[in-house]
Amino acid sequence: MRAELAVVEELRGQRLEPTFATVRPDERCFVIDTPPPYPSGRWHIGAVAHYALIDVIARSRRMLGERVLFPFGLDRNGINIELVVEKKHNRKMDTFDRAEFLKLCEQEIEQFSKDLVATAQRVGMSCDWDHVYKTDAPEFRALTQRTFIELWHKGQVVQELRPNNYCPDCRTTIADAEVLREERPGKLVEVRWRAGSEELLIATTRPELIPACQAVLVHPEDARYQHLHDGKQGRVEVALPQPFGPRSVPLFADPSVDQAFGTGAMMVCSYGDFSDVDKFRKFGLQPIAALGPDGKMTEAAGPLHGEHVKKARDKAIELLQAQGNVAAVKATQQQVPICERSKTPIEIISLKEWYVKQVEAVEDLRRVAERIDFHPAKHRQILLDWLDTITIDWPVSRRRYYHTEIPIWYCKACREPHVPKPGPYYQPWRQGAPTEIQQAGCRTCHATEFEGETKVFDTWMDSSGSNLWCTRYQDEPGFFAQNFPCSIRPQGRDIVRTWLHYTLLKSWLLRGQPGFQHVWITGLGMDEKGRKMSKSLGNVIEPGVILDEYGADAFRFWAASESTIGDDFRISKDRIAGAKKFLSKLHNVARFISTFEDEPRPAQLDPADQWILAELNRVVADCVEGYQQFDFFTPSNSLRNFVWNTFAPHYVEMAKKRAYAGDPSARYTLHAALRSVVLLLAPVCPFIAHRIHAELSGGKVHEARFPGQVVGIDPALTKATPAIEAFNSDVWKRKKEQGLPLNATLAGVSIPEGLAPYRAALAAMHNLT
RNA sequence: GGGCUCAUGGUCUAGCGGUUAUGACGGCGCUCUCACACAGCGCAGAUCACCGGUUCAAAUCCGGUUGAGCCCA
Repeated sequence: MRAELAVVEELRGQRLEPTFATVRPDERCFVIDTPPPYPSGRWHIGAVAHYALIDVIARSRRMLGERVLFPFGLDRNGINIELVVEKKHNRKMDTFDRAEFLKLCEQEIEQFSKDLVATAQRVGMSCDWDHVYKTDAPEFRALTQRTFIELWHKGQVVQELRPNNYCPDCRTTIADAEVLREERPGKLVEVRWRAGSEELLIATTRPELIPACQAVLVHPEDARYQHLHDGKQGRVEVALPQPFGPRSVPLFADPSVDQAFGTGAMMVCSYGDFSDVDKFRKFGLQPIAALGPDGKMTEAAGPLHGEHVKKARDKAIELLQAQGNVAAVKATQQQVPICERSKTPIEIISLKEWYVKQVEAVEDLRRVAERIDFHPAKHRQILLDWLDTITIDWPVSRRRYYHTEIPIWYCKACREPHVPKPGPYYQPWRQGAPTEIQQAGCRTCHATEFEGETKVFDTWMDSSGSNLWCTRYQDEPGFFAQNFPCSIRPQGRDIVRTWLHYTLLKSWLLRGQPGFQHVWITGLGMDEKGRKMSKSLGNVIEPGVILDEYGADAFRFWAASESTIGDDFRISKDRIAGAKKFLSKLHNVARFISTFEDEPRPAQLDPADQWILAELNRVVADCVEGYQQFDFFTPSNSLRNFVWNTFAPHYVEMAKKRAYAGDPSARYTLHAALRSVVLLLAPVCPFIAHRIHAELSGGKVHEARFPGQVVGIDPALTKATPAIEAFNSDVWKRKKEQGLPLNATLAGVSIPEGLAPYRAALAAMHNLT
């Protein structure tokens, strides 16, 4: 471990070419769109494993001869850090001065960022550490704003008053992708309404929304209500229960009603859920805003006015009960949509928000998905499934602070929005309109007074520009032209519907191209019981402890060899320890071989040497093929098998005596095999590979290429391997049974005919007489 | 309710029509053999989730069942 830390230190200053500083504008590179992690407290060990594997991509690509541009970024915008600051000061965001709040967020996230970068370096990431980008930096935010401005001019941005997922706690609209569902207890209230002269019972979990009711629905075939409608239209109106009347709403028969739910009659309010939204659209109803953005009931809610939605629910029941209009209250479990961050139940509220069009692009995006190489291919399906479910455009505006500002100024006279020229970073909430807007005046009313937008972007609007940033869309058009689509997007399976989707959407809308050539999707790092590891579940293993105890190489080897790409993996100390044992083995093999001088290849190789070189050639082929496919499971397991099960126990023993005696064939072969193994292992275990390679040949392993096959070796020689291994096991077993040490002589053993070429080596190895 | 994925010794994993079913971790036993006890050898431990089908032959292909995970409604 101490040895590894020395190598970590030694390599700390090393920068692998090219970097953002040295890359030529016209140069074709392998550009990795490294996921910019969000620094928030401790880094998830599953994520650390994931980033270690991304580094294996970078290192293996270099050794395959490519120029690799390997950036690192930090995603620092967003609600998370705002919540940290709110909690620390025990004050809500909107009680702060906006500029002061931004400063507090920046200070807070800075410390998190340092810890995160330290971990990334400790685990061996060979990124361009001199040019770490931050999504909250002016340059990056300017890029986000540029993409918005360009989408604006392409007509891909719309502002609409639409019902939306809204989190009353975060005080902002959120996207579908940010909504989770949870089972929570609730109350199902049966309320007495009047349909003409008779009573109509309606069951609801949202009695506080009765003031926003605009229709009542029943199923057209429901026997209980046949007489109330003609199959479509109601014959009567339905009167709201007191104290929410006097007001009547129309009755409709609609096949979407679940007859088994409650009494089979349902009220349609603005808005209990998205099926309400559909009904309002379908029947052309006028929404009533009974619930305000502050989470409190509006004037339209009558007697509930001013109450918080949760209290209003209880009060509504009380008021209805007082009027004798509650038939029953039943406890129930319901699926509640909640905000991913605050866990507050979301509401559906109509607000004016900015949208990036995505519904129209779905078909194109489906074709884009087909043009990209997915690794593993089966995970393309996750994206296609997501595209199937898209029904609304992407709401990109948020009512928060620590985010990229939406670059818009509104005409004070007529509210016409104006966007500035792309390029600079704009903060409209504290800057006057840029001169080009001021001078031109409002395009519709020619007024010259403007007011800045106060809303900000959804953070996915920032991170979905990472592939543009990495290919230098913002500052180097030549490089961008050479390198877009970006070579590879490595990312977790859990954010296909967000990060991958939004990036592909923006790339398509802006450039009409797929955003990537390859998309490489890993599974999730689970805890030992197979549960998802997450900050909120509290089952997080500390990466620092694992790295201190087992080292980065062992951790990386474990990550590479644990499971095939795309499958979930469980974090297990025992198996990380197992990886470490393998590296110890390799270290000892290397130590042993280094006691012999390397030799040039002799004209004639001993049969035993030819045999192991044939095995080595097979390993070389498997590993290089694996690396080409972004598959690290195959190389790591192939190397472990070769070294641990064939090379060390069988070949090294067969070659030992000759090596001691100075035989150039044995010495050449031992060195050649070790050299190849170390090179092939270098992307996975950079530190031990660097050390052994430097000791053996003085070179820098990470500037080297993968080894080729040893020429002039008959691949058919590997057919002897099972027989050799079986023979050796047999002799060892015999000695054991006879109580002999392994170096004792043994008489009367016949070597099988098939192993004739190896007779001398085997006899010497076992001291057969 | 729908979609996707998965199901192999105590745990993890390989296998992708014919194997004594791979290897790792853990367990047990033996050995400090001149690179390595962070080692080596050996042993025990799996009716390859269940039920059908295809086939001379299935862990492997097909259908269904059950269970798990993820995503969506």
